[in-house]
Amino acid sequence: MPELPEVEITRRGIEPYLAGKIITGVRVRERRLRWPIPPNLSARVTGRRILGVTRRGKYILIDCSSSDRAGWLILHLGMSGSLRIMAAGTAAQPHEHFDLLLGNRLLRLRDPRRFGAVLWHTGDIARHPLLAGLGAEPLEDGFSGGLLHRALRARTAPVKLVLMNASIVVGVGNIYANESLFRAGIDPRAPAGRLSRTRCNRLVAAIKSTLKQALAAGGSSLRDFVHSDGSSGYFQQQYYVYGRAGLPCRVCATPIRQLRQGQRSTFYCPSCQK
DNA sequence: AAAAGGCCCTGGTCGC
DNA sequence: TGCGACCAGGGCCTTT
Repeated sequence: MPELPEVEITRRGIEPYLAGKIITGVRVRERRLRWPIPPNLSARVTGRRILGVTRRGKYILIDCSSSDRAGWLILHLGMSGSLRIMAAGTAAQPHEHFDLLLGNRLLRLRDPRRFGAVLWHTGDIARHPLLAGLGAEPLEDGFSGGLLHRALRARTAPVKLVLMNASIVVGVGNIYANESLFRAGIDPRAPAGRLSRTRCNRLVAAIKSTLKQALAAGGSSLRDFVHSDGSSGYFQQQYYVYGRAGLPCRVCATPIRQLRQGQRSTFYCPSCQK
């Protein structure tokens, strides 16, 4: 489950190999991802020069705009996706569904569970239906306690579920939602709209610090997360609560509890989180 | 509008 | 050792 830090690490890893390069073709081995890879993708992208690689939420955006028309390749890693740079002609392994050919190199998508996506968009990328409704970028200054407080107002759902709603803030998946709530000392079951401004400030700070720490560690929420160059830079992070049901809280030694919220596992310390 | 549940998919783990 | 059941999860979509 690549979360935002992993996606950003991936973006940084591939960008130097993509920016300025000409796309020489694509290779599709399995079209059935979250949505089918567009059948006409090759004709759309071949010959275009890549201007840069950006990110919005967990979507990786490859800018293929030409002077006369904007064009973007949209990639999403889903839960099990990873991208790697390889030499042209490298034999494909199972689950390696898509290649973006770049002359003597290629960008290869591996995604065993096929929850990822490869899409093409012409025109203003911000208007794309998948991106237009996205909420704040958690690491940007615009994501503040005040903004979160306003967004949570009138929400009766548990704060953890609302936190994972991408129309409010992007990139906070299950692991970092759990960890951030622990760091902020907030009970994941608390009704979102009841959080005080002070607690929202604390929660925003916790989200930012949790994500930044993961980013600094090289991005690492998944066992099989692979860096874009293939090195296994995976560095298992020390989680406070995620996956630690029954184990003693690292702060107060109270056993960590687990429950289900919206079909997802929640972990929290009943003593530290109120 | 918000909330709740379904669905897509495969690999890993567990009990028998 | 083999096999089925179950879980993990991002996020869009449909239903309430």
